[in-house]
Amino acid sequence: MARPRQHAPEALHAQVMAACDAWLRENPVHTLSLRSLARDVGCAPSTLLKLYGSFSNLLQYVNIETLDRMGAAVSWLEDAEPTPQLKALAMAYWQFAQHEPHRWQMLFEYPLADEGELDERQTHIIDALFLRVESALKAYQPALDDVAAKRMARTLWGSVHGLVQLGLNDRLGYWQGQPMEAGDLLDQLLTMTLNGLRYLPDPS
Amino acid sequence: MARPRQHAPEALHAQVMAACDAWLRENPVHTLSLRSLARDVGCAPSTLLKLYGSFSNLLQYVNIETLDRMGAAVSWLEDAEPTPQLKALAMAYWQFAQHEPHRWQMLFEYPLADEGELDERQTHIIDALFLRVESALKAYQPALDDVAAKRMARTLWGSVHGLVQLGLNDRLGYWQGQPMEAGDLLDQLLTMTLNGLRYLPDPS
DNA sequence: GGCGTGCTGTCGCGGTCGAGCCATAAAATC
DNA sequence: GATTTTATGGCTCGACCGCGACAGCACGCC
Repeated sequence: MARPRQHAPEALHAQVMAACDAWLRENPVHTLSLRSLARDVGCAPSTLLKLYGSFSNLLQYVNIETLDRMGAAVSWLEDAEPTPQLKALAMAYWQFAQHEPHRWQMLFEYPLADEGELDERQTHIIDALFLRVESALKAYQPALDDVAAKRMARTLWGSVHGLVQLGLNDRLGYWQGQPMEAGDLLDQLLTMTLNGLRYLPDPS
Repeated sequence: MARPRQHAPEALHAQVMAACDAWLRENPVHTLSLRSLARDVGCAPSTLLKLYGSFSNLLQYVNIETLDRMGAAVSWLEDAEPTPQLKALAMAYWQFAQHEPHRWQMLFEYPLADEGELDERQTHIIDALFLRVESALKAYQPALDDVAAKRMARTLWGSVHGLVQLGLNDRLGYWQGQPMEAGDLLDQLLTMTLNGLRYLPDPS
């Protein structure tokens, strides 16, 4: 067999990422296994372990890719009006979660890496997301100072996040047989928040 | 060996719940193993599998106990004023999550049971929680009709839930080295929501 | 005898460890 | 300086452990 020993590690990494991507299009995270992945890319399971340190770490790289995609899915609505921008941001978040549910769930419902570096990269990308929310908030209500905007962004985005998660898991309850639409609730949240922000900016 | 065959199943169940409880006081969910549990209660692993159907199902029973505790932690603040009642509810939620972080995370971040019945019991208990929020909302703003209150309760509690989760995982970011306090953000969310509700009830 | 209850044995899983291999760096020889 | 020999280090693998899960066997109660 022309089994190429001494792979270039990056090539293997790319293969692994591609295999994960293909799998996650159809199947949830917990069905992903190190061994099946190794079979897909044609190497021994322990090879991947050596490469990534642990299976969780491997998954964290997938998460980083997910975060990049999320950033991309959100970046094209760069320069809209402030008010719809926040709603559009929330809707883009929700649609991304709906469009790639397995990757989204993996991002937030899976044990974190044991390496600190990866966690930092994640945190950094997430901070960038928050920054967009902050700037949109300040554009909408210029009276907000930095710290208030930062807090408000966290509050708002934490809320959006909660609704998206409960919506993905169909945990928002039902009304007359119909599941509560996360999109509607998100719109309500944003409307309410923006109204409250317009007329009663909390001075704290 | 005086190994008592033919256990009473309920006794075994109680032992298992107690063992899980003891374990979860100190250790996170993913360190819980069927085999170690079986060792603790003195039976073979497969015995627990037969009893519960799957390990996930066993964990779902723990989740139900958690939900009961959460209901209890919330029930004693039955008859306060409407406004602080909602804040107190959110704070009780947050404090419960802080006080039993492993149980809380297990409740929301773990794969669900494969039996429908358990999921229904969970959904039922959660609905009861929502109902408290709804009634508090209607007490605060009597102009809300049923469906509006139901939606608002979902929106609000989904938001609270998101903040609590991000707060538990320290994912709310930092400000001048200090982590964002979920309690503060929750207070901000409630204040903002209640203000918006007081002056601008969305008629949808 | 029938039935339910509990156990043993086995599978694939994630993870660890030590051995083997090969490409290149370093050293030795001419 | 060029060529051969040796040493080093990273990549890969196979064997093994404890895990959750399943199938099949053994026993005790009615």
